Amino acid sequence: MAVPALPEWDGDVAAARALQVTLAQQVSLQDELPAPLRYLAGFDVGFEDEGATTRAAAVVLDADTLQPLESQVARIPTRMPYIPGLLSFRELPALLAALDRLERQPDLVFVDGHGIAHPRGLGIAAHFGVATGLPSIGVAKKVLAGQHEPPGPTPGDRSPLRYRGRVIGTVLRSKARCLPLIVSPGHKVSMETAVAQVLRCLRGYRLPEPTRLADRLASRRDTK
DNA sequence: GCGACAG
DNA sequence: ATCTTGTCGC
Repeated sequence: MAVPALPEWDGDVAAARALQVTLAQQVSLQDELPAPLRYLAGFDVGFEDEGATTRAAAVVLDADTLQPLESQVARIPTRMPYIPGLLSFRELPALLAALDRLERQPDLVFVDGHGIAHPRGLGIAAHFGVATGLPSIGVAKKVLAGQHEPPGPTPGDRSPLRYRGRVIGTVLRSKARCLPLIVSPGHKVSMETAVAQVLRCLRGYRLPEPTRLADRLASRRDTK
């Protein structure tokens, strides 16, 4: 039987970039978090079938104990290739599918990737926030845009990430002798709150619990 | 024109 | 991201 043609990406890089500029204007860097934070969530993506399938993982944790309460995995056919700067167009659909499967709606979301620390201010965490209206924070392992001085060696030490004269992120040492993380606001969160929340979620590992747990679910070669 | 470039 | 075992260092 014929395989139904999958809706694919039109390859219009310029149009995608233009859309990012528009969406970036909708990003809010003002704190708009719910009164008592109850549920935190971590999101990450992995691939199967040599990249043909995109697998997104979502984990909801108790905001106070950081204990995982629920987790979901969503799989969808991969639509477009990885293009630096356009990551969200490739991975966001899967992340939204995983979000739909959650029973509890998170109060604050942590996404593996950048928030506003992006050439056009719309990394995947920011795009996720604007698309869902949920407060979000980006936690990346490498710099995409901007420059910075190396942060001190002690956990908690930080250094501003600057791009075109603006501070777009915070290079944070989350664990001794480990490469620092790049933290940036996604949506409805300030730079200060983004860093404070990541610090509050550290439990001895380089990655904060929400992202660490989602990471584990998204890239396990044996998730069935 | 040359290099950089999240996951 | 992904292909992959052992190995160096704290």
